[in-house]
Amino acid sequence: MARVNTRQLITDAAVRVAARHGISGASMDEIAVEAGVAKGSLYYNFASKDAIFERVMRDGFERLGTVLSEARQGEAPGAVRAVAWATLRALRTNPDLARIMAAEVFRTDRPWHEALELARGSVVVQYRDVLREARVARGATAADAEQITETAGAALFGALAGAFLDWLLFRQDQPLELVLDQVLALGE
Amino acid sequence: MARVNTRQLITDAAVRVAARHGISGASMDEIAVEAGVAKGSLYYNFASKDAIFERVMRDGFERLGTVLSEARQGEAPGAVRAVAWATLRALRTNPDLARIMAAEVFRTDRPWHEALELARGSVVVQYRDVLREARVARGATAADAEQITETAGAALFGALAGAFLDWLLFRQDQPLELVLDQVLALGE
Amino acid sequence: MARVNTRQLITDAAVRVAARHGISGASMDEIAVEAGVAKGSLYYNFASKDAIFERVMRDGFERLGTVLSEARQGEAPGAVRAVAWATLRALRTNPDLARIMAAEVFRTDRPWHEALELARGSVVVQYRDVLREARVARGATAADAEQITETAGAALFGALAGAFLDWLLFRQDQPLELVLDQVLALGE
Amino acid sequence: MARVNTRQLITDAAVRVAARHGISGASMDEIAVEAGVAKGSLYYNFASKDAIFERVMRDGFERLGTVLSEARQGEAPGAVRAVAWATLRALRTNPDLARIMAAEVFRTDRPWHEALELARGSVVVQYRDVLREARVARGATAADAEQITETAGAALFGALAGAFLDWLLFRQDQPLELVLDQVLALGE
DNA sequence: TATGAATGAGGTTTCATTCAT
DNA sequence: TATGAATGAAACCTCATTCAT
Repeated sequence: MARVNTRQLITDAAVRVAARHGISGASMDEIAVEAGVAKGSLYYNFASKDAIFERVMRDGFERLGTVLSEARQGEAPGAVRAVAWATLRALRTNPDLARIMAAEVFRTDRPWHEALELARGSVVVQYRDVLREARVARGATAADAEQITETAGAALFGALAGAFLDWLLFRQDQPLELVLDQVLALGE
Repeated sequence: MARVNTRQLITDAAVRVAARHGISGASMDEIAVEAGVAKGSLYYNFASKDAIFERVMRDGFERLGTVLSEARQGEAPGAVRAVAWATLRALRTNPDLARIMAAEVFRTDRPWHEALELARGSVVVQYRDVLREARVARGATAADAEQITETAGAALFGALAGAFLDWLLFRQDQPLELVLDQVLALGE
Repeated sequence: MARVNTRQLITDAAVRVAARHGISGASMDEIAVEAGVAKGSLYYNFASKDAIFERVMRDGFERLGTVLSEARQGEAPGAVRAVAWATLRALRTNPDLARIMAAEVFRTDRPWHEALELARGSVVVQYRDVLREARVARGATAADAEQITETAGAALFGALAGAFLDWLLFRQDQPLELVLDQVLALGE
Repeated sequence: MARVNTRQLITDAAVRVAARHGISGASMDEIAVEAGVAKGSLYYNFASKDAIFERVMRDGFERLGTVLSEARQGEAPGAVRAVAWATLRALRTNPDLARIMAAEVFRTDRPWHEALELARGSVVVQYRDVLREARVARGATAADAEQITETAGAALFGALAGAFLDWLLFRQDQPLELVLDQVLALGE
């Protein structure tokens, strides 16, 4: 159990350090100091630096996937606004992690690339599905709704991430609800 | 004369290498080989690795800004579709650069951060303005249009970048026009 | 424990290498080989090459200061000969270090310049004081003795260093006592 | 003739740059800028960086030798004070060069080492001779005077250099004559 | 007589990883 | 379960030198 705590300590520290310097710029030394453990403990708990960040990234996308599922279950189908809002709140819960995910999501050179793609894909699919449901809810046929592809899901995710980071870096004095309005303003 | 050519050779090579390994992972050795010059020539023409990528990033955003201006000048105000299409074509012209820009645009730890922010800001403003114009074109008052802020511009840019990279990595067999349709499908 | 030993191993090696090539010409590679440790160990134990030589130079002057204090305590005031002899013996104990100190003592461009100046100053003051005491011992008033300034101390140190290095490079076959006589021959 | 001027321009610049950074730290780039010529011109006028500094050092010691000869010719034999004063004035004429000479005089790793040793030797011999003459002038026999060796000459040179640099770095507000007094105060 | 772009060997430094304790 | 000294490959960068003009 102490071990579980140490692992969490390490991944949390890794996220904070990577938010400051990027993943490549995050040194194991600085992560160890930030976590308050010795450098050797990093290797006792993880096989490598890559293993730490694979865990970080996978956890991040899986958590986002869970958030989206829960948001959709609590609403009628096609509740784009609810899903978007759930996304923004999730990103705000851990802004450091949000920044890392935004910078890494389209990189193909990382060792965890393949594992990450699955998690990312299941998130994008959820955005696609909610967009399809919304089209159906507006009276479209199922065939028509299927014109919506994962590319649209990626676009919605990009819009949310772009708007959130804009808010995080430049407009934190404003309520997050305004960000939601601005993203949905694209849908007019 | 030769110097101008060499500098271009170097920045072009730097973009290709960074697309493969990220900016941190792009070594000066590999950039030199890719550019076909000696490593010393990199330092004769640029003060540092950072200086190379500052130039790369700044050129990228300035180029995008120019593309957007030109697209807007050739159309009636509020031509979101035209601006979006111009963006996608510009990204396709240099997909390697597009990937780097997407990964770097929200990083604040880079030495070129401040310079980049100006260039990024002027791009985002153009998206915001075209969204405002579109709202006016649909009959809204000027006051109503000004509800649209730069956050919406950032969202549009994020949507375009997200959709483009999704296409670049997974769906290059499809025509780019479909990406445009999917992004605009958010606006329904 | 091991660390203390390693640090000493490194500074000792650095002195030997710098005696051969000068401080600027002493490469970290050669120091590592000379010390019998890996190059990385140099940086585990010292922040930089400069930090190594700051330690070397500071230790050197502090050691000399201690030697002078002890020599003066064992003699009547104004024992110039005893102090000069203690200096020459100390220089002979580590001739490599003596050469480095002679070459570096008046450089102001080194990062350790300021720290070194303090150590050098306290040595020069001791030479000045023993010269003053000697003048008093010959019957001069205290006011008269205070005509002697640190410049005279610097001159005595320069005379000893110049004579010692002349001996070291060209006349090691002769006993060191002759060097003492030659320096004191200035005082006639 | 233009060439002669350029060579002088270069060696003068080299002295200034080396006074700031040491000889090893003096880059050909900085020397060229300081001299106001292109880097290529350095190599048109000198074979190498070493050739520049060999010229600088040799000129310096030869100039000092000339100054000493002239000072001795203008005085009665054994005029230690006159010779010491001539030395101090010569050092003050070009303090940058004086600093370089002090730092380099006992280095054996420079390519110009052997050439320099001759010039240095002839200077030291003059100090030795004037010390011998002084002893004779005080009534000693020739045999007794020959007890004075070149080591004493090196000591006198070291005393003058040490005192001068102490003045140069810390006490330039005082007249140089005081430095002369302090050095001669050793001879009491 | 002079230039400056280009070079590449070699320098200092970083850092993920190992391992004895 | 945890530590931290030690490692060495590989990174960034410097700089004396060359050469076409």
